[in-house]
Amino acid sequence: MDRLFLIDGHALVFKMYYAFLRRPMINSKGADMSILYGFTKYLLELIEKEKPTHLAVAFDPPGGTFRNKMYPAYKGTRPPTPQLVIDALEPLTELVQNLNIPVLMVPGFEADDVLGSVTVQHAGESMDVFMVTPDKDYGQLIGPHAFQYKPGKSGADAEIWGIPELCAKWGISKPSQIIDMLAICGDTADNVPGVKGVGEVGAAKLIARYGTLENIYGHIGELPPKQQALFLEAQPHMALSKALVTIKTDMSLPVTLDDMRYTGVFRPRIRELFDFYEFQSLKKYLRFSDAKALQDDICHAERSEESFSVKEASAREVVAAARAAGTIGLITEAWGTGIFAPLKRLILASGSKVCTLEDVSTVREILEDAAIAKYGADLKGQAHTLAQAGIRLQGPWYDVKLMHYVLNPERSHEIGALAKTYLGVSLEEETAESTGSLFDENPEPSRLKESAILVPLGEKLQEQLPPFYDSMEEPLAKVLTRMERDGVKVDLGVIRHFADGLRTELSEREIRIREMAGEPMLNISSPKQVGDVLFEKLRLDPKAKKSGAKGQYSTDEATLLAIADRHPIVDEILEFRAVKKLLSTYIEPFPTYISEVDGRVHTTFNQALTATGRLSSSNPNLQNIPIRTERGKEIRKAFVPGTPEGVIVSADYSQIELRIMAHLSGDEHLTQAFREGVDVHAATAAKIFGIPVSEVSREQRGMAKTANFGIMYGISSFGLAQRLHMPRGAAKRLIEDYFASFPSIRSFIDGSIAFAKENGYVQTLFGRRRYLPDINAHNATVRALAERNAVNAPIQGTSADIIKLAMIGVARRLEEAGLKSRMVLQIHDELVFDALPEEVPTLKALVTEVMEHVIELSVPLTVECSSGSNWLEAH
DNA sequence: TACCTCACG
DNA sequence: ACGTACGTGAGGTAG
Repeated sequence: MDRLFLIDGHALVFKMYYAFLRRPMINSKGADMSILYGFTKYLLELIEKEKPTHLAVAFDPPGGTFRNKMYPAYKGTRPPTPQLVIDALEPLTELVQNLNIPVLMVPGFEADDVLGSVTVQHAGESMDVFMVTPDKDYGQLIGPHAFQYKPGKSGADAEIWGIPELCAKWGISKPSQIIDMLAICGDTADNVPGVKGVGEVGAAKLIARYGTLENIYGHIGELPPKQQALFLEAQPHMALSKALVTIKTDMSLPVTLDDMRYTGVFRPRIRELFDFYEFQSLKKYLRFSDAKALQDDICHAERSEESFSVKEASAREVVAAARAAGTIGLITEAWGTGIFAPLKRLILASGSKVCTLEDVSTVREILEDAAIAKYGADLKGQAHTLAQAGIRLQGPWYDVKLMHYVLNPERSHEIGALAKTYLGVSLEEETAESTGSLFDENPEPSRLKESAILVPLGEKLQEQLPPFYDSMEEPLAKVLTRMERDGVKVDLGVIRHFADGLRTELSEREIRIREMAGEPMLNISSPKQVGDVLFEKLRLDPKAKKSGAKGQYSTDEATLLAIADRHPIVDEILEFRAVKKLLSTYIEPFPTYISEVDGRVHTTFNQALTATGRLSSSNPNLQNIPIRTERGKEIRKAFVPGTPEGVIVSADYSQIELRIMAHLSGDEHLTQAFREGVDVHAATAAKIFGIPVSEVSREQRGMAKTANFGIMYGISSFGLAQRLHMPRGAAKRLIEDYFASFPSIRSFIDGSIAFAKENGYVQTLFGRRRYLPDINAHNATVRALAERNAVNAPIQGTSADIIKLAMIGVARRLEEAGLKSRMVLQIHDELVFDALPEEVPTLKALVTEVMEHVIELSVPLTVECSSGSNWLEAH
């Protein structure tokens, strides 16, 4: 149900005029800000309190209205409008417009008529309309979905009147009777005549009894003689009186519903206006808007009408222009894909000058010039391609995707979208002749235009870029380039040897499972078929329910484990799946990932993807190589050093996320446990179960460990209960005990959520933001997810920040020390090195030192570093 | 393409 | 009453 709030501007202005009459607000320039401030504050508070989905403010236009034509004396007796009110109207209109709220003013009509028409035409099944006004005239507009919202006097709550409240107040049966009532009692303020001597109460009583004005005249004989005379005297002008008090509802509307949609985003100018008027205390209302503007990628700048025209020029001209500017935009195209794909063509741009080259020898110098800033999209990828032409891409990297990722990780970083949002230009258009042809030798114009916008786009993004782009992401991009290029050696022999046994095991299990199921054609990889066999044919769980859109049984591991004791087929299926997973995900695809160039595997680290700031790895994903099961671990034996004598070194942070939570929350017990170097999960258990550490059992420690993780992920008693296989009530008590033992953790969680609700985002220790637009959602499930994100993102994100800084530090130190050992993988809290044996002691010391001291927290960071002849042994 | 399942931190 | 721990990538089936 949407909620449209319509504000009677004049009524609110007068309310503020009187409210501040005795104690006006004067600003430093001596101007009276009472009405502007009061009105704006009321509006912002109304929005916060009532959460309208749609909003508009109506004012009476200057000049007369149709009622004056009908009755020249209309409002004729009204005292002159106070000067303060007159002076407030224009700036007020500007303020409201810059809050992105439409101002409704239609020449010839009063605000009542506009609001009446909007109300009647939009109130309905999916829209409740609230008319914000104290004026009783509006009663006539109240309906099943139309309400009068009467602002409370001196801070009291507003009253919301619907049909029942209205009818109860006046003793009438329907809102339209308000018109008859008003016609009778008249309106001295508006100079509407009415029946002399009959007021609100009298009029209401008569209407309650006779229904309509006309019916009163029909039964005029029943009235007391005095009243009869008054009514007869008024009779000639009663039609006029009724017309004057009738609010129009059939005007053609000046705005659409969409125009009135409230987005929560204000125009950038509103900040200037608040500064100018000195509305310091109202600025807090702008924070969420600012966050939302960023998060929605809107309102970044006034739309410049720059054309970004492109002129093809010689390479010399482009280089000269780039040297003069100190910047250059570049796009590479490669023959094929992969890290060693040769360079096909290079497009360079400076200003409007653009050139395309196949022979890059003439531009090598500028690309390798550290004084020239490089602008592009995915410069890590461009650097790989340029490296094929023997060119190192040096100088500062302004990667528009990466910059935008830093500004807002969860929105699209597509260049076309960025161009549109930040520059107001469109990349597609013109040649819609879909030049996807393989034989097309010329880059289509959009590629040229794309190259020309890189520098202006990058410069635009720089304006709001936080410092950690330069100190963290930019240098990391260069480190990752090197890691991807170096790759990691995978021994195919080890993999093949392992594969043979698994394939035999897989087919044996398949045969056994099909026999047990009595289904010779059963596809065990099909969750649908497995579900049907287990729950329909074998009826292993009569309570099992089909779930999901297509009515499938769930057959995931947790579900199967729960019924494993009922039939041996269940364990067989689980084993089959485990083996199948190893083969099809970690074994069979691997040969295709081994480069023909150097025999190594080159993953891609995606630096502009995750919501929290982590890296991800793909093609292949080397961040999810098995380790938890004995059989899975075998795969790690295939990750070996590049030379036979070499060594794999692995260094991982111990409990980094929990340490970060200790730091961020300042919890004294957790902090103390880490400082003393004790087993934190055991210490946690001791605390929540109220026993000495020495008496903590294995089970209790396990529960505490699960609880610790649960806290960091945004715990729910349901989730914890499921993981600990205990009743929800027990899980709930465990959580209560946890919070009783660690009160600072609870305030940390509450504080993170409160921060998100107020600001619209959360951030890491280094200022990396994650926007949480759903944090105030009405849907509880959606909101709860955003709340868990508010807790988890700063923890996971800070951890990601720390290891990123460590990687930069390690890479620098490797370089300075002239070591030949290489950093090859990052797995969130672990770094893996392909090392020379003689360098191992130095390397371990260097890596441990950098990782542990890259930042000083209130708790120590500790690193476990070990080595072996393959990745498994290095643990 | 959408969904399920499962590998990792 | 409902859905439920954070963040990923990839392979399989089925529509």
